[in-house]
Parts: sequence; C-alpha cells; structure tokens
Amino acid sequence: MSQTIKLSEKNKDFFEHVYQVTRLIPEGRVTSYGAIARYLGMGRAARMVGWAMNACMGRPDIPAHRVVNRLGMLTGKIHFETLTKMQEQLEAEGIVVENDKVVDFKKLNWDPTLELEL
DNA sequence: GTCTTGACGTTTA
DNA sequence: CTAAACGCCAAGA
Repeated sequence: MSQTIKLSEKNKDFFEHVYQVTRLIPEGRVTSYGAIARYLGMGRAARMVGWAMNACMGRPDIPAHRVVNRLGMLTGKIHFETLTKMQEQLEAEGIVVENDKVVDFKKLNWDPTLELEL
C-alpha cells in the first residue's frame, strides 16, 4: 500500500539532504562520504552518499568534485565527464591534488557535523 | 523474489 | 604496514 510510496519519499529526502550538504561545501574545501552520511544519520552507510551523488550527476549546482573518500582520494573522478575534470575543478578552487588524492586533505576536510555544529 | 554491484568505512587477519 | 572480509543501504539484472 502506501509503504512503497512512503519509502520512496523517504529515499528522496535522503538524496536531497545529500545534495544540500554537498552544495554547502565551501570553495576550496572537501568532505568525505562518511562525514555526510553520518551527518544525515546514516552512520556507516557512506555508500548511499556516493549512490546519491551518481544520481546528482548532470547538475552543476552540486560540486561532487568536492566530495572524496576518507583517504582524500578522488575515487569518483571516473564518473565525471572526464577523469581529469574532478582534479581540474579542485585545483581551480585552490586545492592541490596529486596522484588522484588531495594534498593536506586533513586540513581541507570540511565536516558538516563540525562546521554546521549539529 | 534473489543475487550482484556500488563515487565507502571500519575491523580483523 | 598491507591485504582481505564484513557491514551499511539501495538499485539494477
């Protein structure tokens, strides 16, 4: 019955939350999937964040290039228009990327739970 | 309805 | 320190 609809709405809400948080990432900063997932209450479901990102592809309003894994590696670059697009966009914002990973990632790490102070 | 895959993260060997 | 397995939730085949 309404269960299916209810679930769909809930999922949509989760996706939108991911989009909003990603959109709130300041320029020159990066965050991790796990951080967003935890902020949304998903805890260890960091994969869902990546899944949501894949659905957000095609939207320039969502800086998916600012979202990297916990190691600061550009794991999602393969889903971009080009493999170098992600790195180029990061460098354009002042983020130094080397060997497909963000330099000083720890310093540039932007955690919504901390910055937004839940 | 079941199995596999997936832009991750943590834990154990 | 490195490598592999498990756990998480969702979607596609």
